[in-house]
Amino acid sequence: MIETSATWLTKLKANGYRVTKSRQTVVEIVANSKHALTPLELYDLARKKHTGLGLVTVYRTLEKLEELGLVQRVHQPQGCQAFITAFNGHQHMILCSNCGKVEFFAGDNLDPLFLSIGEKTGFRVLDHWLQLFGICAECQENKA
Amino acid sequence: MIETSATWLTKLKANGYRVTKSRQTVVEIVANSKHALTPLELYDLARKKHTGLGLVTVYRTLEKLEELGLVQRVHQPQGCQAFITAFNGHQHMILCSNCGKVEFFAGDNLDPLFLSIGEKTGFRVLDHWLQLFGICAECQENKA
DNA sequence: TTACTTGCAAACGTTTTGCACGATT
DNA sequence: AATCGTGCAAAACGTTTGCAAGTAA
Repeated sequence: MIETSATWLTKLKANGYRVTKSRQTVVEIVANSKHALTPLELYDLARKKHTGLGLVTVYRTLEKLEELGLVQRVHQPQGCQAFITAFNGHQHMILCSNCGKVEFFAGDNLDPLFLSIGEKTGFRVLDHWLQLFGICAECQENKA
Repeated sequence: MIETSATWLTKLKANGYRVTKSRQTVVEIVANSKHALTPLELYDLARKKHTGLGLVTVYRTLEKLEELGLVQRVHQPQGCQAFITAFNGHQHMILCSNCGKVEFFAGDNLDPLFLSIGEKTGFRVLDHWLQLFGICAECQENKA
């Protein structure tokens, strides 16, 4: 998905950020990853393409991408440091516990549920997180 | 809820752990809190009752309580270090974005949804997290 | 009495900051 | 040319570990 990378770089530029080799490398990797990546994992991958890259730059680039809504943090039992492409609109995630692959799915009609919970608890519901964990099709095959 | 504290202490003892003043203090505070507490917050609260307590002991006690399924970690946008009483069976959480209060609610019947997601994505769904965020009844009133 | 638990200090891994140099616009 | 971005080193932060002394059983 070279297209996504390009879009991200355009957005960075549009928001007054400069397009540098470091940022290009980081963007290219995150934008094309189907797995959530920690800053360190991203750093290791990125250094294969741009040896001089510093870990600090990875952190600072992720900060900007998050600010622009291009990446989001993924919460998992093992930890919450990993980032993945943010999807537009409200989407929910399903994560493979074996290989770490992340897919998004639309929320179907959960609104009635939230309404009823709101009534039961007295809360005014503003947001929600729904995440599923399981084994992806590929990993199911490979284990058989 | 003195009852909960006592139950927890009993469970600790039943699992070969000793009941000490430090553990009693930590247990009493977590078991009675309606808010998720970070180790540091818990430490500060606990030291009001037991001055000599060390932060390390808070960490180690939380570790044991988590192992025994008495507390669970709470994931929030601001961070994922806070702990709260774990409920039996699978429950979902609703959190007040204003005061941090946490309530649990039963999952209604979400299984059909998970089944349909499983079919669409090819995943074998094993677990799920559902969390709602909003403003609790009390905070709604206080803002009016 | 024995083994577990404690708190301190130190170590650790991750994330952030200060700074002079380098690169983008 | 001006400003923004970089990488290094050091600092800061939360968490874990080693250990000798203290305490529960």
